[in-house]
Amino acid sequence: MNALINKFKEYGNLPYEIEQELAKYVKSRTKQKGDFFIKQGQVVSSLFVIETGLVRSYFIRDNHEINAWFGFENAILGSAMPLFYDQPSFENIQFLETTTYHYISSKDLNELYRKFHEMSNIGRKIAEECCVVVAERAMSLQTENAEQRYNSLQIYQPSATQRISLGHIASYLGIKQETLSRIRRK
Amino acid sequence: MNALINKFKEYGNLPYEIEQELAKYVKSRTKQKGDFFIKQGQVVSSLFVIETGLVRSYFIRDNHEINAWFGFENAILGSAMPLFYDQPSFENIQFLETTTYHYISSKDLNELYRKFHEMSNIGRKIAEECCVVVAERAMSLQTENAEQRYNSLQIYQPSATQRISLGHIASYLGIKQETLSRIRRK
DNA sequence: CACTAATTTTGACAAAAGTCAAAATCGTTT
DNA sequence: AAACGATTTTGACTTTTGTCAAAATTAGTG
Repeated sequence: MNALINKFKEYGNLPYEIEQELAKYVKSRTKQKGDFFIKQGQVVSSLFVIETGLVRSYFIRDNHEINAWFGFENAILGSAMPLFYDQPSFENIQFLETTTYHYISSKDLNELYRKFHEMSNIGRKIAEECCVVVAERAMSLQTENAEQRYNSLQIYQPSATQRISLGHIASYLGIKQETLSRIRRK
Repeated sequence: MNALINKFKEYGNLPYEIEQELAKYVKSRTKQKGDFFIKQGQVVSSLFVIETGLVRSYFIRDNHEINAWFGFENAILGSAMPLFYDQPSFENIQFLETTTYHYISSKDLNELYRKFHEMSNIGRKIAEECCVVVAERAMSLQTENAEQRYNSLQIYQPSATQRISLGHIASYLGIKQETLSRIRRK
């Protein structure tokens, strides 16, 4: 079964009829390391689920790339939330490994939200969960020092430190790569 | 009209019949400075809108109070998101000024989400907007230094620096109050 | 295997933010 | 106006993190 549809089912009841309807709009792709899911300035937003692979979201600030989040297998991820804004994306989403994923455009998704009450409920729960995840990240950045944030990352996303380069992780933690290198040395 | 219902209407179409139904569950209160909307450990979550007044959300870490956010007039605010979790709150929500607000319990709200497709859509949009707001806060904490964060606060919540004590603002910015005092001196 | 490019580490130093204690200021209440 | 408590500011010093340049390591490619 499709990983995106499975993911949706985790959030609420999805009658077979609606699942079939959803399936019509879900597309799948495999992309190579370095390819982009979305580039800054584009006006396509989507929800996607990774089957295998790894992705990062980053934005540019003062001519530097800043990593906003990493996406692993089975995570439900979005570009340019809230999906209905339809404004040019300020973020870039790039694959760090060869990645197979399933996605649905926000246009189609909003259509399904409009048509099916169950879909709207699922969309709400996904967004509510997103709030919690992002709020925890903000809390970590607000209250923890560099070393504590790195330790938290190792606990909550242990594969991150294996699969992602030191520079990318440092950027995500809001520190310089030299600092992260020194934290690791300990 | 009720500030909470008005707020809901900003997010989507709300037929009169459903508005009437919603109105049955919305309660209003006025509380004094220092009172609590919710205390850590309680299992009541709600959505609320402030008519007049000011509120802060904080949690405890290493025996210190850490401010997570401030709520001003007309903002839509939630305790213990996602509302349906029904787990004990880890946050405290306390009024910093005499505050009049309107609220609905997550129990009642979820009932309305279940009953009315329009309500579910509005709830989803509220949660999606929440994601964006929290993500911007995380970005600020990740990329800006103390002085830049303080300047951002002055731009996006100008009344905060007027109405909230230095110690509370420092905690929200993730710095010590001595540091904020020195930033202000400049 | 050798060469190149990218990534990581190291060192010396600078800047930012924290710590602790004390003094100054502000707001309220008598 | 005096006195009290809470809040804010200041000073001296420490710790954390950043900066810059160079060296070391690793990964990929012919």
